[in-house]
Amino acid sequence: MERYNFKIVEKKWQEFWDQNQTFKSKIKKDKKKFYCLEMFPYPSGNIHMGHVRNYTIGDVLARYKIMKNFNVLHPMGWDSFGMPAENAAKQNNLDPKSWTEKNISNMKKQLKKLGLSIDWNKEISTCSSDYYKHQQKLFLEFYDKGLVYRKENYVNWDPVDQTVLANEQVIDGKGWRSGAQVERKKLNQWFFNISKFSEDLLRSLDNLELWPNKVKVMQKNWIGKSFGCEINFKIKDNQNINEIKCYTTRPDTLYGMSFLAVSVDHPLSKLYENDVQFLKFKEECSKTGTTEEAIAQADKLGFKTNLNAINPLDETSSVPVYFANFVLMDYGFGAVFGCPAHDQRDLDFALKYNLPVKTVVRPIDKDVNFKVKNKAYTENGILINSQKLDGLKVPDESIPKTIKILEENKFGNKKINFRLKDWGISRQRYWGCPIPIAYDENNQILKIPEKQLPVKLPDGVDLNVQGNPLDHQDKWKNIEIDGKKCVRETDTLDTFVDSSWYFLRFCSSDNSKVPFNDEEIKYWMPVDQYIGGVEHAILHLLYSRFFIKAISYKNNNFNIQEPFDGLFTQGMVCHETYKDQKGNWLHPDEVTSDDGKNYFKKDNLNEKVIVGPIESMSKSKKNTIEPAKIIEQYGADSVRLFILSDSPPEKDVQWSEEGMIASYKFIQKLWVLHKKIKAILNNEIEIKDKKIERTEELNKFTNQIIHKITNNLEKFNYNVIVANFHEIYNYFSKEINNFIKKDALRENYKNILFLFSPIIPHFAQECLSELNINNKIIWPEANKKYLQEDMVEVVIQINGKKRFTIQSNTDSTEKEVYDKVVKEAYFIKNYGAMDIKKTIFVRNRLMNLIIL
RNA sequence: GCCCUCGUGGUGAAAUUGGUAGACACAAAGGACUUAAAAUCCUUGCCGCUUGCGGAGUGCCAGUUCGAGUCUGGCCGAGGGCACCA
Repeated sequence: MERYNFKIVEKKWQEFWDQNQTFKSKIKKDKKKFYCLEMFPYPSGNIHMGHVRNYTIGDVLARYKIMKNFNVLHPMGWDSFGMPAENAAKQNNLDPKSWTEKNISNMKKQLKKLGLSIDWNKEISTCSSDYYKHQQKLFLEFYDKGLVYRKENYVNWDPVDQTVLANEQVIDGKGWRSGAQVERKKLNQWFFNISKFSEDLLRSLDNLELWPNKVKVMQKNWIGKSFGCEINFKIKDNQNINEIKCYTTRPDTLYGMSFLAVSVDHPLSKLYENDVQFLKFKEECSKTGTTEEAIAQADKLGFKTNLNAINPLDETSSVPVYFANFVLMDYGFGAVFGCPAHDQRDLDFALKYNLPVKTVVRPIDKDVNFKVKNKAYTENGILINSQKLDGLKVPDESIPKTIKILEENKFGNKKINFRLKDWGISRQRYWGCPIPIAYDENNQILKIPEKQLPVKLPDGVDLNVQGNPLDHQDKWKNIEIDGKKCVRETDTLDTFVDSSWYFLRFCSSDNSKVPFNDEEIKYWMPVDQYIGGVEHAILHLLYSRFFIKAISYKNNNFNIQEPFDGLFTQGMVCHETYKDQKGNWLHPDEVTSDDGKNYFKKDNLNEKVIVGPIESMSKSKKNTIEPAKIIEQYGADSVRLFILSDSPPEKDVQWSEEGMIASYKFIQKLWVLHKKIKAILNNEIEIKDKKIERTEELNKFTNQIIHKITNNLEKFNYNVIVANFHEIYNYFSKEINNFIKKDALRENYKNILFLFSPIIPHFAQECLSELNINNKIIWPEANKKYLQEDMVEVVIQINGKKRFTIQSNTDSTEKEVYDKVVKEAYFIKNYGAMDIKKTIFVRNRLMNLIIL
């Protein structure tokens, strides 16, 4: 028998879909729409297994929805601006544009081989001026609405390369290329006013019912809404400074205050800018790192000033003022009061500098002599040692009451604070979207006028220069606006800006005049299902949400609340790691094993290979498998089947060669089965040992499996669907000789092939065409008649333990089951003489008999 | 340090959401076919005794319940997030 030749079949159907424009999308008002979107890839050169997984998951869904008669939009594009292109270009002395374009064409070819149901007419690339010209318009629109501004901000500055570094480019405080000690430097940067929408972004998370809770929690924490108050602390006897403003969520612990701490970047630091000791301290602080984790773990350091702050609730007492490394300037007011007994950081600090620890909250079950020693008490309780506040319940009574007192005495105000900071969008790099701004001779900001748009990136730029290459493009930089000499902004936009609205662009990708057309947006948006890696849980998703809010702001034509109705975050693809005896990473192709336990180097069979942990595939660990090769070897359907089979899509999956081969073999087995069914249907073979007519059972099996697979599709249980496919194979190959009525076999098998279609589309389509079933493939609906069995197995428990099962008519009553049970030989033998105290009956499921 | 998630056979995992734990596969062992191998198919799967049956059993310890992988509390372990890499 001929083997299944995936190479011919897959090519054939891919060409067929292409030529027939099978997946071309257009607005059809009479049909329900479904916008299925996977996160678009960065064109790094080749697709990797993560892409295969991501796009297979999306494709299964898109194909299913097409079969369910939805009007599906399933587009693809390229997130093609960014640092890797610039780095690759620098290293190999070529230009980012051609590097990127070459990668795109290569990856597009590879993606097409997966047989995805993508409408390639919608393809976009963010580095094309056809795309970013619209982005510049959006930027100016935001600017007009007051959502864009410029301010000074700290950056990681590499003094040797004269360039700004991303956090990941800073390794142990040094630049990744130059190795120079990185400095903190203040630079004028552009910002999107995302914090204006903090409340909105937080509140509308609650409406995103089809988002994983994990992602919503991360976003909630990121936005970080806190309820507290601002407090003005008077400074004792000082002519330079009268007061310091602090933000706190725990004003009720004021009586426990023993110091006041401010950030080294606080305006107060101006008073100490000539103090050598202070400058040394500031230098020390800059080494701590600014992440929350670093601050929480770091040693608490302080620099004592000669200032003293007065406690507003008790003006007879005052506490010393410190500069401290754990206070950040960009949160609150860059100043906090320290209450060591009830905040761990403050306690660490107080113990180090011998400051008093005054307990002001006691647990409910402890008395007023409760004292905090080495562990701060941050739970609920009762206020103590707080004069008139004593006895208040913490926090429900204590906080509002304290705020009220502070407000009445004009020492402070209730205040809601957000952790969310504005989004810095300036990047001092070449390969990004130019910011459509210029500065006149007085350094005044000018928008690039409409007729001078778009601002295109200059070609042929020398990247091997210090700092931002665009700074060196004098011809490009110096322009005239309305006859005035101006200089262009040379910063380009963060690539997160590019990906914050591409899903809108897909709706109108052929419209060169506007970024998107209201009518098309109205029809297609929001994205019904967005699929991608959980690594984008915060930034990309939050920024995209912000864009929707910002576009809607002061715009009545745009009425969308959220960009992504449903979100699915898939897990990573992992593989074992290998190292040689010297500790160098080895690629799976470089190692071999006979028993799957002991591995050796292929080029030196005497050298044992050290098998490391299973980790997500990465180039640096060399544990990658090239999808292009694997598809060439086993075919797209096999790869799609495997990548879905082993783990639920939201969890990490381990790549295994055995698993891949098993999927390949399974498709071959399905083909053998298919050939047999085809021969039966065409009367080409005579069934020898006809046994029992099983048509009703076949109908029942098919309809039940339709029901199961449909449910599993709806719930993203794609790994279970693969198991269901195996059930189908096992059932058919066992019973095939008993299906005597050919019409019924044909009808059931047709439906089975439809079920295969979203996951192994080439195979399914080939089989259908072999049976001359060329009409539209539609998702089969299970006939309810077959979903219920006539007989069910009922579990009989004695004292909660399973003892035996009985067959019973579906929906039998408790009495019917009971009567059957007491007639069972097993029951009579073992329990017949005992008293039944109680029976618990669950219809069609079990009966539990309680015997004492 | 703070927040979140997850712990089921040798392995990846199922389990109608409180009702037969281990579907479906991978690996392994034994067997069948074969001169032999490959391929294919069948059986086994933790502990006891002879088929059959019984027992333990979903990280650990308690609890709720007729009944817990599923719910509650505590502990142990693993992973992820905590500001400009996409």
